[in-house]
Amino acid sequence: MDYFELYHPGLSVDCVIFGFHDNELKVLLLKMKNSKQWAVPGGFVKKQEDVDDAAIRVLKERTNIEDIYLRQFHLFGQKNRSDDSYVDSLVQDHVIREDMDSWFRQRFITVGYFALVEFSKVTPSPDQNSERCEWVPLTNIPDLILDHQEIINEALKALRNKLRFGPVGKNLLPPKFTMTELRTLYETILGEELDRRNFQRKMLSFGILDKLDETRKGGAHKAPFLYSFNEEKYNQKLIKGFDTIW
Amino acid sequence: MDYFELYHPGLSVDCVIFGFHDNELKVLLLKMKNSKQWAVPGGFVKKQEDVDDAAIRVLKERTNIEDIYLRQFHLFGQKNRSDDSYVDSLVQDHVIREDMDSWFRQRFITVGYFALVEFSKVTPSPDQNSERCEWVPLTNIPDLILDHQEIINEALKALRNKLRFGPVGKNLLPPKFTMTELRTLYETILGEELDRRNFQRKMLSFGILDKLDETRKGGAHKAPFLYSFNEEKYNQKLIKGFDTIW
DNA sequence: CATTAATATGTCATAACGACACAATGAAAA
DNA sequence: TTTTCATTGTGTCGTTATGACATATTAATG
Repeated sequence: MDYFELYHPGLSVDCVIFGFHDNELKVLLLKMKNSKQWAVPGGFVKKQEDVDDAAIRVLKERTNIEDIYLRQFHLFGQKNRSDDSYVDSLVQDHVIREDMDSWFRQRFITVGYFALVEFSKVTPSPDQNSERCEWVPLTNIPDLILDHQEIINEALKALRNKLRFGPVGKNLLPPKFTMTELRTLYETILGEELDRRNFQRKMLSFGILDKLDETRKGGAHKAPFLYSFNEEKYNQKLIKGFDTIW
Repeated sequence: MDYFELYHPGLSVDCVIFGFHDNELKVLLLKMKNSKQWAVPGGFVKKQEDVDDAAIRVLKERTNIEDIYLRQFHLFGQKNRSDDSYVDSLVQDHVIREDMDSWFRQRFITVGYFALVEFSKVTPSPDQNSERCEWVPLTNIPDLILDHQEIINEALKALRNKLRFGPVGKNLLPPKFTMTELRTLYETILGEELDRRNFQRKMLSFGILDKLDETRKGGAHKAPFLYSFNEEKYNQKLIKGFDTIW
């Protein structure tokens, strides 16, 4: 396999994959072979492949799911994103073959994507250069390679921005969920508490939720009603967004 | 000059430069040599240059101003953005030298930036491949090369999005301006009319304007007061943004 | 069956919003 | 000089949205 033949030079994609589980926002990370460092799932872009499609491919390979919410959020193009010492260690640790040395020593720019996935649907699988693929809580991110911490930070900013623009949740929650679960998702993404009662009033006013007749039994207390997103109205709000300031 | 030596392969930047004049939103465009088509100002990225710096450089070269508002808004990475027939015509029209043929026939991805500039400060100058550099009203965009129309469309979306997030205007208006001029700027960007009185109330409530003691005389009617942006408070709002929904 | 802890719903004072009325002003016309 | 007129400056008013908080309801527990 000749990287130079196959891939667009000096270009990669990285996918910050968000999931929501145990009331925590998590990202899918790769544990690098023979290293203590972790990485955001990424890959190269084939010469005859849309950049977006490369991101979709990476996502599919790491999670085994398709058709999920995926958006480009930033291009990371600093000249010193990588340096030779990083590639030195990759070669030393036998993470990459020596004949691929010159490919990895290129200057790379990378396109950041963030994905919102339903936690339970994901089957994590590592890639060539990693030994494990795991969900990691955002509150507990380990040491990451290169500028991957910054990539995650920017992805979170983009996600927060998306939250203020339109609805979020259909891609992160199971089909049926309680109002508390939805609110906790928002609280987790925003990093702040929201008033339970006012949240419900406002969320319902958007008209994107269907209140189901079921309740979630089995909890220790009063059984909360279940809700689901109204596909049609949810998608309308996705496009039009919430109240514009102007 | 050897492009392959100098520049990062398969990568360009394009800058959608917005200006506001005669109550119209305009973009700075280049008229291609020996062609009826126009283009958004762009350039390549030097091998040892941040992508952002390449955009700054392009901007400086076309407008002769620096330190202006410039933000990356999207990477255009479709595999068929360009095609051979386009390069054929470039060579035929002697826009590019024949020995540079192979450089231009690469697959290119391009990073879109949008800039907000004060119209009167700009001194437009064409580049190697163009014969003119002019302001063109957004309402009257001519035939553009490649996907440049889409690039402008996306830039406008990004600008509109910026408008709902925080203050806009310091970079597009002269230091002193009337409330009507500011409102017209907003109306032009949004493409809709805004109530004169409610706009003023809301804009003042942000606390980013200083009302000056001067009025703009010389108009045909009552002389309107002049305002300027309060640098400190404007910048605060730029970072924090306006009212969040949540 | 009472207790408990969480859910469901409502209230209330205040702020924000959209629509609109009317007075003030300064250049231009009479 | 006086009147006209378009535009600016400011205010009002009814409605809706918001934040803070009170109270009733309910499923599981002991």
